[in-house]
Order: sequence, then C-alpha cells, then structure tokens
Amino acid sequence: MSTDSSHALRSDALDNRRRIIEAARSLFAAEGMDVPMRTIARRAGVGPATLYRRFPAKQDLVAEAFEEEARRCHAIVDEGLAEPDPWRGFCRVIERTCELHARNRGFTEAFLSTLAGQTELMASRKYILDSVATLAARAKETGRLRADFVVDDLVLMLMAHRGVRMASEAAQLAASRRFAALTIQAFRASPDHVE
Amino acid sequence: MSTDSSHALRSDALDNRRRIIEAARSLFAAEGMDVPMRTIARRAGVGPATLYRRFPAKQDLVAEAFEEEARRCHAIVDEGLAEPDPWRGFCRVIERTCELHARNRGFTEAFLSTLAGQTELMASRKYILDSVATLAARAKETGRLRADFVVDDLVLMLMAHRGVRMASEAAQLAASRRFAALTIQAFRASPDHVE
DNA sequence: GTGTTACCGGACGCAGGCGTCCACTTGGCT
DNA sequence: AGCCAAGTGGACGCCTGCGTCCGGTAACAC
Repeated sequence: MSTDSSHALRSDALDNRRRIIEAARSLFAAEGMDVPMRTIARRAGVGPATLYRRFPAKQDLVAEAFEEEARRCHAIVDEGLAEPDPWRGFCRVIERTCELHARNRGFTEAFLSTLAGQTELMASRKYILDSVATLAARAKETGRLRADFVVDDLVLMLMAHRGVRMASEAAQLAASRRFAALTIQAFRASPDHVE
Repeated sequence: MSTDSSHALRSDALDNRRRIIEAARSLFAAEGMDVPMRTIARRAGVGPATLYRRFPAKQDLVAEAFEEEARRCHAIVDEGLAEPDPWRGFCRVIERTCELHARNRGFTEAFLSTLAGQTELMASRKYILDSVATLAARAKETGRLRADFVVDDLVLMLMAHRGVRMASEAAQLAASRRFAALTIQAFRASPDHVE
C-alpha cells in the first residue's frame, strides 16, 4: 500500500521482501519486538544488508508486519459495536483482544508503544480506542458497565495483560482468558454497596 | 545474618559491601533486575572485580538487596490477617502489595521469578501465598470474596501488575492504585446475576 | 614502624548486537 | 546473446555487557 515509491522492485527483491516480512511476523509474535534484526534476516534466509536496505528502521518493518493484526483489531471492535447488546459487545471486545494479544506478544508492545513515526499504528490505535469509547458509552446506558469507566482503564488493563507471560502457549492462553474474565468483572457495575 | 562464613571482612571491605548493597537496592528498585553489574559497581564507587568477588552471582546480590522488601511483604499479609474484617484485610493486602511493587520494580521481578537457588525468597513467597490463602478462605466465608477465587488469581494479577509501567513515579503510583482498585472489584463476589 | 596479606580496581579478552561498505551475482531489457 | 544497473550477503568496525587476572595499596597485627 505504501511501496509504490519510485520504481517497483525486481522480482527476486520482491520475493526477499515478502520472506522478510513473514519472518518478522512470526518472530515478533513469538518473541516480542526485541528480536535482533540479524535473527529476522537469518530466518528469512537473507543477509543483514538486504534487511536494512529494505527496512532502514525497525519501525518500518513493524508497521508492515502488524498490518493484518491491526485489521483484525478493527474487525473486533466493529463486531463489538455491531452486537445488539452493548455490554455483551464490550465483553467480547475484551475477550477477543486479550486472545489476540496473547497469541502475538509483539503486537501488544507495538500497540502500546507511544513511539513517534508509527503513524499507521497510531491511527489504528486512535480508531480502536474511540470505538471502544462509543461502545462503552452505550454499555453504561444499560447500567451494566460501571459509570466511572474510562478508556484509559482499558489501556491500563492491556498494559497489565502484557505482564502475564507463561511458558507454554497453552498456559498463556488459559491465563489470558482468566485475566480477561477478571477484567470484565472489574468493569462490571457493582450494585451500589460501598467498599 | 548469613555473612559469618569463615573470617569476618576487613573494615574497608565491609564498607564496600554495604555500599554495593545500597547501590543495588536503589538501582533494582528504579530500573528492575536487569541493570548491568557494572552499573551497580560504578554507583557503589567500586571496581567490577570487587562486586564479583563479593557476589559471584547476581542472585546473591538480589537475595541480600530484597531482604527488607520481603520483610515488609510479610508485615503486609500479617496485618491483613490481623484485621478483624477478613475482606477488608484482603483488600488492604492487595492495595499495599501493589504499592510496594509499584515503588520497587525489581522486587516484583524477583518475587515472581521461579529461578532456582533463591531459597530465601522462595520461602518468603510460600509463606506469603499461604497466608493469603488463609485470609481468602476467611473472606469467602463472609460472602464478599468470590467463591471461585484461587491464590493463583492473585499471582496472575501480580504478574499483570508488573506490566503497568509509567514514565514518572507519580503516574506509576496512580496507575498502580487504579489497578489495585480494579483488581479488588474483580475479586468481589458478584451478586448472583449471570454473564 | 613495619611486614604481611586481604583487598582493591583498571585492564583484558570474549560474545553478540548494531549499521555500513563493497566485490560479486543476476534479473530483465534490447 | 549480451549488457548493466538493481540487488545481494559476507566481512568490517563499533559499542556494550560479561567474568577474570594481576600489579598495586592499605588495613590490621605485632
């Protein structure tokens, strides 16, 4: 979508580019954003120079690698908004977002990082958070979402979610699900009674 | 308490040792456990060799540095147990633990790490978790703590809490407090109604 | 005061990540 | 078939963190 700058790559270069993105995608998902550039290059079967020539900053690679995840994130909130019961939609968003982030360590980091230059992801982030705000407003009207909920609470919980990291993927998913369930509990309106 | 091995240090060595622990303590608290040994040595005004001679493994340094935090953690759960209202005690434990961990990044990592050889901290951890289990059992009896709570939920939330990391210490404390409040909400027994 | 020895810290070599340069290869046009 | 610019990856130099060695210093006993 942004690679029409100048003059179209040669076929072999284009192939390498694809392999690089693929490698980056799987490594970011499994290990997080701090995998060495070298490792990505090796996995892609490519020299370091090629990687750096195509993606001078790691940022560029990140933006490209998480395009699909961003799309999926959009889909999640859109479906949440489409749900007839806003509270149920809200819950679904939390559950599915947690699962997405559980399966992709790197995406969480990228999504939460406030680093400049990530215009694409930042725009995505804004859209998603705005949508959640809308959904939350509706959910509050039903009285099921606590009135003092703010979008920052969700960000807070996403930050927190990144802290739960288990050894096996199975354990990771289970823990994430439990976390999502607890988070939903935390956001549910408590029927008056104080402390 | 464990430094009577063999023959008592010379006065200057003992002084260095103290400075090293002090440096490690403040650096661990501020930066987490991954501060380079070199940095600790520099802060303590000591050469790397001295640091390595006194604490061959970083583990040894960690154990010593967090002795006080461990004690404070004990105090927190003990006071929680002493509270007449178990649910209130339980809440206090969560609040104060979150604050302790918010002020000391390294301690969280040390407490949660399952690394072997950390017998001292592991014992502490066991004591604390057992105490929480007792407190939780009492709190459940009052019907205020949800019946399906397990100690692992608290560990999960502590892991999660480590994910919330803000730039300034003030923001960090505020976020931690909010997180603690939401966690307590999550653990509160929900009055029947499903989903 | 003096000797001994515990103790010190600068300097060393190793490992791994970084970004770049350049001699060679190869796709694609004619 | 042949040319040549686009493209490649190995090799280089830099930096940072690691753990250890060793010539020098000063604490403590006498």
